[in-house]
Amino acid sequence: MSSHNPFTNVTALHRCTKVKCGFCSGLSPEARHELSKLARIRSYRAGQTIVAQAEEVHIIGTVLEGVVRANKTLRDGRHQIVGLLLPSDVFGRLDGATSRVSLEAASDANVCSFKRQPFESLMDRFPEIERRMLLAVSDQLDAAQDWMLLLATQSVLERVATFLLMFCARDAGDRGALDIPVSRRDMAAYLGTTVESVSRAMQAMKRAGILEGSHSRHIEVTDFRRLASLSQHEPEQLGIASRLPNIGQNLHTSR
Amino acid sequence: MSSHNPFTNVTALHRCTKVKCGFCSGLSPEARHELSKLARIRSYRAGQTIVAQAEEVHIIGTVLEGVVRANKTLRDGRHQIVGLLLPSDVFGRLDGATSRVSLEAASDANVCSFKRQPFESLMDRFPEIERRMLLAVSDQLDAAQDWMLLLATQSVLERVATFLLMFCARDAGDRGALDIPVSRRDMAAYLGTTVESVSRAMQAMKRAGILEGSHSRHIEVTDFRRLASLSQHEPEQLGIASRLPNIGQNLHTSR
DNA sequence: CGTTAAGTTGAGGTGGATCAACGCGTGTGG
DNA sequence: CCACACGCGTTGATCCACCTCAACTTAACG
Repeated sequence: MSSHNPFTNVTALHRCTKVKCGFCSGLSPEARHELSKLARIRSYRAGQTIVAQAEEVHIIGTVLEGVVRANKTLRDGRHQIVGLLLPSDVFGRLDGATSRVSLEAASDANVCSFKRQPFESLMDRFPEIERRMLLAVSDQLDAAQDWMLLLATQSVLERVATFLLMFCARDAGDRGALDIPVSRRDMAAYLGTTVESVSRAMQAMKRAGILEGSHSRHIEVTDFRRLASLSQHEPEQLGIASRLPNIGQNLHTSR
Repeated sequence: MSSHNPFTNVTALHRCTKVKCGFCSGLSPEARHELSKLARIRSYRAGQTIVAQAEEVHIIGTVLEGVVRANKTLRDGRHQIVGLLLPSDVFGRLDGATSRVSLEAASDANVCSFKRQPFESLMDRFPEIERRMLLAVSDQLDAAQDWMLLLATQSVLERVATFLLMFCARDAGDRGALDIPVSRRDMAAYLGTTVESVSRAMQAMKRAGILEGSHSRHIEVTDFRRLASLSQHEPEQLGIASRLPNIGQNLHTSR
């Protein structure tokens, strides 16, 4: 969106004026003001790398628009998406260590970023900023552990259901309309499976009357209950408690 | 160890005088002194629950001796160990939220614990304590993401190799002697597989001349290189960089 | 020495990876 | 404008790593 230089990652570089971004919301005016002096908005096109694995981390940031994937790669090339960062999610390592994931734009994305060192000294001056980081990282740890459970114990069908449920709760439209913000490839990499298996799972859910939709990126959830009962996760445990109250007690299925 | 009351979790309850525990090492004398006033040592027997899943968290703590497992359970009973906490590791949630894992002693264990609220106000007074928590949680996030990669992409043989490698690096004796601190059951639950598969993998490594040892909990690693090359993980990425300095450049294998 | 839990070994079934083919939308260049 | 290539998603057929169930061995303990 808007013109950009194809030879760099960065298509725009200017002050962040957003108040609602991941860090800034809820901070004191002073802290926000100081942060805004450090903030730079950067735009990445789908596929571009924001921070490479094993590279020293020099920025801390938060996603404004789009989806950023946190990817890990094994020596032999096998890889796994260990986190999908959506708007308001934060990323970055705090000590000067090397990044243990590579951060890549899964779609065109805008991020608000801070240079690490000035950011860290700002954390020293404003403990509220450090507290926000601590809570953000704690939430990511929870999410990662939820995902470990999913990867280790659930079938592909259940994993896909859980994935859809997450996004449903986050930003499904009134009539269950849902835009899946990532490709099948990324879905598969996040769910620890293959594109073929994801495809089969989605078709199975359509046949079962849980989903509708012909376009691969856009679906409609027609039977929320059954989707939730397939997932087997406690809704609150998926960070989706905010929407659709009381879908917790509906779901009793034997394996 | 020592007498205990079978009707409570707690077999000993007294001041923590250790300076080398997870939190205390490296802190300023003032912070250490204030912390020690809050600290209580509790002893748990293997199998006892320290914090239950979905229970409100009222303690923050650090492991002094033994192994604590962080367990997650699905509605239908399937479960997964999402973290093994060894001495110096910390646990606990910072805001007053409910715990999303259950913490259980995997062996007889001693932990040093703090009540959450006084601990949090201590964090406010001593930012260095909050910084330690932030780094601790960040490290746990890294570990969880490593494990996601392992669970999603690696074979059982590779997972077992990685598991052994972690403990090798942490506390293997001179001649590769290694005491596995958890049961096969816990190993399997941590590795996202079954006891049978773990057993077969270990026997296969013995047959291949990588391991020796007749007692199930005690083995000797006779071919470190091959174990490391089986693992496929970067040694630094396993939190095992501290020990056994240069085992990094040895491992080049094709899949 | 009986009992029970932990670990190992064997035999069989299966969920999902793999390999391959095909449809579809999009971009590119002649 | 068509021809072609290319990426993406879907579908089908095959195969294998691992789960499951079951039997057996070993260790631990009263």
